[in-house]
Amino acid sequence: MRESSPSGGEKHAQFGFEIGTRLPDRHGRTGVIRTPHGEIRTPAFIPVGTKATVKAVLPETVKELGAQAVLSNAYHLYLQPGPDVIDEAGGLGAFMNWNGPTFTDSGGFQVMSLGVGFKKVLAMEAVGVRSDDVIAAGKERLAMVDDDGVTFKSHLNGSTHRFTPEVSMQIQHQLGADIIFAFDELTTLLNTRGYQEKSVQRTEAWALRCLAEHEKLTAERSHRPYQALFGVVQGAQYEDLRRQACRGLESLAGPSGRGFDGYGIGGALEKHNLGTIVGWCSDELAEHKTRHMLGISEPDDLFVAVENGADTFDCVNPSRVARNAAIYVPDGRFNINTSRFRRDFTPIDEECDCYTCANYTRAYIHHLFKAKEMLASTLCTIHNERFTIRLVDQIRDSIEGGWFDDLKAQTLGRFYRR
RNA sequence: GGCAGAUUGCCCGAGCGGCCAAUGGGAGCGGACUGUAAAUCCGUCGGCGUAUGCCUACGUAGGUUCGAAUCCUACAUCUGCCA
Repeated sequence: MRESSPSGGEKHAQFGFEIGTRLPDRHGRTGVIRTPHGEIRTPAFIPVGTKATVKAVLPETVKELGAQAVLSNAYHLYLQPGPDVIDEAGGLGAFMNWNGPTFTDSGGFQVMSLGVGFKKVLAMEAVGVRSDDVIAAGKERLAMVDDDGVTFKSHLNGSTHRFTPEVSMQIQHQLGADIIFAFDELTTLLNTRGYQEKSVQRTEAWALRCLAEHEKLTAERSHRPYQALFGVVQGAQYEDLRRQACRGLESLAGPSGRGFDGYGIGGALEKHNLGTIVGWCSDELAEHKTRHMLGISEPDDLFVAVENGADTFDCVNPSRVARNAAIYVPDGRFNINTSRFRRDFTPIDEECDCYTCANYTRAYIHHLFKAKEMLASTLCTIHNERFTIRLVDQIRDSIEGGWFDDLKAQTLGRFYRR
């Protein structure tokens, strides 16, 4: 994995995307993303390692799970340990002992979750989660957005910081992930149409600044492997805004004329809109550029996103939920900490090929949760991540093999049957 | 043997005349979690086919009072200190 040090102008050769098999009559496709640290066969699920670790599991384990890349977070690593430390370590991958491809998110999500946690709560209510519960948690507003950037307080110690598109690029260049995201503003379902319009414009303006800063940094740091920059599509649930956001990003070429290397699709959306929204984006975005759908992992969402043109996904859900005893199996989801598993000496999932299912019983894992043993988190994270990665791998195979629709009907019919 | 203090729901532990079926924790039981402020959060938590209702409950048995987990007496058990 040793890279040569090509001059700035040739560096993009280190990144590319090739389309493989297409899904008939739809945007879905298989492909290969080439990065300086290896290839990613798509569709692919990318586990999240926010703070340079996929919580509870070793990097070697993440590899064994079939993960082709991991995604970390610029906001968290900026606060701790600081991008300079990671730069000095030789970049994110070297720092965390992950020798495959890496992504970093820009910190845009945190602008929303720290800044308008309250509105997020209301948005959750719109989706059926009771707001009282979360409001009671008493989240404070820690971030304020303006046209130039965002000022926020560290959730760790309250110190004040400021992110602008340029700062986010600088941090992400120091972190050194293979794929980095433009700094965007993520709205919620509760924002007004007017605010969404303004936000899309703001995100586009920021995207242009990201592109310029990125190209500057790429030239300055020519000794480093090439980092691909993905623009992020916002626009919430509105078709015109989504399409406009896509066209806007497509039109941005930056000083070199190269434009973005790929795209992220993010923002506020409801489950039932997901496929439609990804479809709009795929209509508008250049076909030969890869599309990453941010923050999904539920089986139905994965099928719908792939079928509508998304190539990669990341999500905290499989690991977060695993730490709280929720388990994914082909027949649905369940909490293994409930008493009915106390004497269940079968594996979590007979059909799963993961280390946990090969070696442990439900009763044992149930016991680990009851005893608050950290091995519980490890074993369940292994299983849930493997479940999700394997599902997306199967989706990829099914596109290549021409049986995507069968797999979808069969998998979802079984998972959501009740 | 004497003196002092304790005894509360599965456990720990508040309450010290009415607003007490009894604050808090924990355990138990159930649920949630989608670009991670998350090994977190929420609900429930004596019984009664669910009620502005009844029953059983604050060591045991009596008593005072309109009214007691809260006051008095005896007993039981435990803990200190003195012999």
